[in-house]
Amino acid sequence: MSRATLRDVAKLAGVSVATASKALNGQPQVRAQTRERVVRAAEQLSFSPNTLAQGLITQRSGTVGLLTSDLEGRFSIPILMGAEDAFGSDQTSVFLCDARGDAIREKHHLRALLSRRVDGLIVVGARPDTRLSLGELPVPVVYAYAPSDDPADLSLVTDNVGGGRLAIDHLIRCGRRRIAHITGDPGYSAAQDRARGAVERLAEDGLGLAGGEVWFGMWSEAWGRGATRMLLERTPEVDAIFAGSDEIARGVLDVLHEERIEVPSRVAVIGFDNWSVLAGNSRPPLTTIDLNLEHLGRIAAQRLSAAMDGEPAAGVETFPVRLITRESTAPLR
Amino acid sequence: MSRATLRDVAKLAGVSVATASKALNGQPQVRAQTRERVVRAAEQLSFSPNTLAQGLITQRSGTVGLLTSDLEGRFSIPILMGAEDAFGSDQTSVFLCDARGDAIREKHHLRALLSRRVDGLIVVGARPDTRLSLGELPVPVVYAYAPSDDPADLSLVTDNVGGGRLAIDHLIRCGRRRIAHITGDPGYSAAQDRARGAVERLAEDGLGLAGGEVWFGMWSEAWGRGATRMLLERTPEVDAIFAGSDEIARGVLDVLHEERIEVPSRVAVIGFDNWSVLAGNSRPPLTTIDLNLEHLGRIAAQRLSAAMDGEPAAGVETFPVRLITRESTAPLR
DNA sequence: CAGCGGGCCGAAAAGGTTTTCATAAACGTC
DNA sequence: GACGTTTATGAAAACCTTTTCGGCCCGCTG
Repeated sequence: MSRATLRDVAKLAGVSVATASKALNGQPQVRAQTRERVVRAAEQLSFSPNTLAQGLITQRSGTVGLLTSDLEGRFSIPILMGAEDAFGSDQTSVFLCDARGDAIREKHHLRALLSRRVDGLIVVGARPDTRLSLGELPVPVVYAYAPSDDPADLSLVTDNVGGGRLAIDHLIRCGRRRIAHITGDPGYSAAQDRARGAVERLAEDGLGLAGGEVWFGMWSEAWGRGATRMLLERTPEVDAIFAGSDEIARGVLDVLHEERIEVPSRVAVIGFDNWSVLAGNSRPPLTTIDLNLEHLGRIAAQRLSAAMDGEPAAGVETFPVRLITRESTAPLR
Repeated sequence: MSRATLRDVAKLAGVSVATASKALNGQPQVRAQTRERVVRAAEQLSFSPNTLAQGLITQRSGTVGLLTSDLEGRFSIPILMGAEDAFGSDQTSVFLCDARGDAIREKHHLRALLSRRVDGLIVVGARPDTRLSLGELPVPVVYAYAPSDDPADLSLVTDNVGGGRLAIDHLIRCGRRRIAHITGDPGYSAAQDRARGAVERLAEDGLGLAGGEVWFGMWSEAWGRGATRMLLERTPEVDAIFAGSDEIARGVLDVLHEERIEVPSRVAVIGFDNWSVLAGNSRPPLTTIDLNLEHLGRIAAQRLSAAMDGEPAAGVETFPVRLITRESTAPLR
């Protein structure tokens, strides 16, 4: 397979490159018969237009950069998939860059992307906390998951407060009244926000947290186990546990199981993240909150497209999360 | 931030574009003082060369395509990271395309990538089974994880047979003699290969599988649990279980725990994949086999670079896996 | 029949860079 | 002072495509 250029096509079809171009691009000022000849020539040579050259004259490369901080983390991927999906592959291709959480590497990638004349940039953070703005750039940028610290930028984030509310709301609807909250690192805004949503929703029903306070700790199964043991000792009458992540929820379930406490009949458990390998395979399968990240990625792509078409936006947009009901929660009978 | 061209830089420095180009690219035939002037002008305008234009004349776009079949799957990501890492970001950027296992979409992406004049292609499959070759293309291709069915292509795969051997070898060294193997879907070559390696290694010590045969099933915790229950009923004297994946291993551990069978003192358990969220958080943490996928990705990038520089390769290269020792295995005392 | 408008087509410029080749200047040698 | 050499610079072509604009031919109108 070689590399045919438009010149070759034109020559084979017996026309000029100008008409060949117009014929292939569906411009009207070319006779049907001529167009036909050109199209056939193009097929015969399996011609594919050089996007670099096109980009040079149209001043649009048809590419965007996706700058992520941690690829291995599970949050970037769905966003990335949503974004990749929303840009039709024939219209726009995405450059993937993983900065590995390193500011130097990020600068590096940024330079490279601008040199490649990307039409726009999506920046997705590793955790939902505010991150430094990239500053003024010659192309539009949208921040996803982790908002920028500059309100002049456009940031798209998930509603963690709402997620906390939603979890508690569900538990209350299940008739639970003694609800505890075990969650991760208090240094994460995600942990704080979810906890705040939970407390607020409890207060609306005149309730407080079982166990007296939020159990902050780490984002791990081990912490889920440890906290649950302590909780059971201190507050054995607990009838529901809201875990700040599915990992923690797995630890919670594990200890409940070990203690022969039935889930959901005696204690209901709800997780967070809908990380399917954890939530779907647990015993029983875990009710949890889904962050809708793929949707977030799609919206990011749309907003970016709009900005590239001259309709910029700014501020922080918050997107709702949703409840995934499985078997670890059920109404008290 | 605007967009300075080389012309602007040249004008500001009071030279021609030709010398400006040479100055910035470190060509020798330019006076030090002149170079200095040009460099300063470039900085002042924060000039960044248009890679599209460069690619047009050098006939190298400095980009490669990464065509994956399932992004959400956990196997593509490490490979992708390794590859992205091996191409220095300033040299080569990678276009990410997820075909979602759909042949049509793959064709689509392929056309787009070729149109973008990528210098090469890495194709990473969703599962280690042989996949269809893309056929003859104008750029070099390397297949990673899933080998191509065409021996004229270059494929890079992990050594599943060796992985099976390694797992059993470790268990034997721990003094275990009654070893069972519970694994996933027999339709996966990965399952077959790992089982084969296991059986071979056992035979070398004159052993057979405890439980009489390989327990094929599904790649899920639930199957791990179910199979373990059946196994314990049939062969209660088992002293080690080799699970075909970490998910399965989690199910195995779960049932052993439930049955109050101590791990590793009475039964040792080894997993496969080193999926850290599962293997690292289990009780006890899981000894397992790591596929070294990031390394595979790096090698893929290297082989591709070599091919782009005119040193093509063909055939299937198999890469060793490695044992990750945690606490679910230990010598019998 | 002159003039005119419309339909098709091609020549040429543009986009930003690299590279080749010619030119100019400076220098050293006899 | 003439000539060959080296060194530094610039003009122009090339990469591939799109788009503008001018030209040609045709048929139609007056």
